[in-house]
Amino acid sequence: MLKVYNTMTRAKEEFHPLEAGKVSIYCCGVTPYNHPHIGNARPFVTWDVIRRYFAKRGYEVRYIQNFTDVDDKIINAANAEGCSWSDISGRYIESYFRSMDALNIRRADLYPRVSETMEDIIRMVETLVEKGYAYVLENGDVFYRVEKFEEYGKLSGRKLEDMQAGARIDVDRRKHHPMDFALWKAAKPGEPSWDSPWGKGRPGWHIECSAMSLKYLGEKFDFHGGGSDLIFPHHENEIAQSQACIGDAHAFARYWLHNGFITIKSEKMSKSRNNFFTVKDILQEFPGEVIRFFILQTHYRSPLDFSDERLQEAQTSLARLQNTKACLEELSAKEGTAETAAELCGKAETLLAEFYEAMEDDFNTALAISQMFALSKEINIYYQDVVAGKTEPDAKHLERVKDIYMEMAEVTGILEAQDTAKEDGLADKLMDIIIGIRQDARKEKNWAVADRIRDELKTAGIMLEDTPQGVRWKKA
RNA sequence: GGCGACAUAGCCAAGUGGUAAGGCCGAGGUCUGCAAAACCUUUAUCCCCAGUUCGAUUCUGGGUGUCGCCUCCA
Repeated sequence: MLKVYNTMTRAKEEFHPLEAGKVSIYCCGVTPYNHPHIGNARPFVTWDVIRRYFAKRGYEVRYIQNFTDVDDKIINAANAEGCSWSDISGRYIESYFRSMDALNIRRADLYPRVSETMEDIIRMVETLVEKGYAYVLENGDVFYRVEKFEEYGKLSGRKLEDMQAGARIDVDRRKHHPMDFALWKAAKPGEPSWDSPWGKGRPGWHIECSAMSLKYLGEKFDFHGGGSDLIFPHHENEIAQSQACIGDAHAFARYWLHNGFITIKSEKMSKSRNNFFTVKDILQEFPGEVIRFFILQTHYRSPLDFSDERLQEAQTSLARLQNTKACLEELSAKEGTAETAAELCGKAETLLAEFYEAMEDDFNTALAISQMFALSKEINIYYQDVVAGKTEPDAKHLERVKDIYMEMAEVTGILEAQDTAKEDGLADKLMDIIIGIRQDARKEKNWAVADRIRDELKTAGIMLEDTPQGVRWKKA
């Protein structure tokens, strides 16, 4: 029985899907105004494993993740560069996908964008105004009236009175309550805007996620997730908006899961603190798989301190699991009908059960991975015996052992990229050598050699191009 | 100020009311032409104090420390 820690109740709860055999997930995505840093990546790695777990357990998974592509920071970046907001969001959405692909994160079923959900957002704001949960100011700003929503604060566990006491001094005087928040912002000069019943403007931050999750997952769905910095105000406000709009205090997400932060020297990594490392940059030094493994070695709710040493360590650890995978592949090539691996197979079955037990305890990937190490050791021992000729191979049982090991790898997503990464890494190195030799030849105007290298690579299926930026190559 | 989380070996990190998984590093060993990998052996009384209990690292209270949210933030 799967148990998950629900931020709403502050307790581990048994998970019962809304609809048998199906699970629906909404995970807050990014605001694409910069390359994603590793802290941004944590929730996506976490949810990727969660959905892999559900898929492996036979659930039909629907996973939605948004892009907040209309936002102050994007507009500022566009103004600074003298381009349009969509140039900025387009560029960083592409960068986002490149980074996430490198981390072996499966694509969501849908990536709705604010700019493409405008009608639904406006309709939702209208409903909130009609129901008295929002008020319109003269200039066309629309605010949510937090006092009207009695349960405001139920997710983050704070009272409106406490928040009022702690509110900052420079509160917008036009608001009825300091905690009232913008649903719609009237257009300012030089900003992108959309037509609405309140004039030209754009949505506030929180309303988009309410509109998109309701549009694509319905009035009730299973999971809503994101970093724990989203609990307040973002998710609190989403609840206020959605439940008020639907008119049902039990509508919207049923389980709220929040991941801990990635820290640098124990302090939260964030763009505003300027202490972040982008996935893109880390990939220069470490394969995506190592980054992924590094993240999954710690339970998703715990803080996770980032450093080069930690990553180095993760790489060494992961190499152990990779080595076992290679051993399994070598063993697979051997034929044999002796029943020598029956015991190993039995252990593997037990470890697989324990692996899932760990996953079912609020997705304890740290513990689940330790079962992989346990299995890895058993396999290594058997492998040595076979290689040393002490044991006859046992193809039948080994097939099952390999399946079990790779099933664990599939759920955690950590050994899947190995082959291509290894090949590409080797190819990269070889190509660097070959290109280096060819460049030397070109310097000496030894065109015969240079052309021969290019032609023979072409025959081998590799296209080589000389560009002003340097030499480029790709597989044909 | 309000609310909350965490504190386990040299480092990282699971976990349980009945004396602590796993990984990295270190030491010794097996194997090996060398090296690497792998395997074996070895490394902790769980921040402090008080309480509950036959028994607490695990529960309760207090303290100390670190961090987070309350403003954009994964």
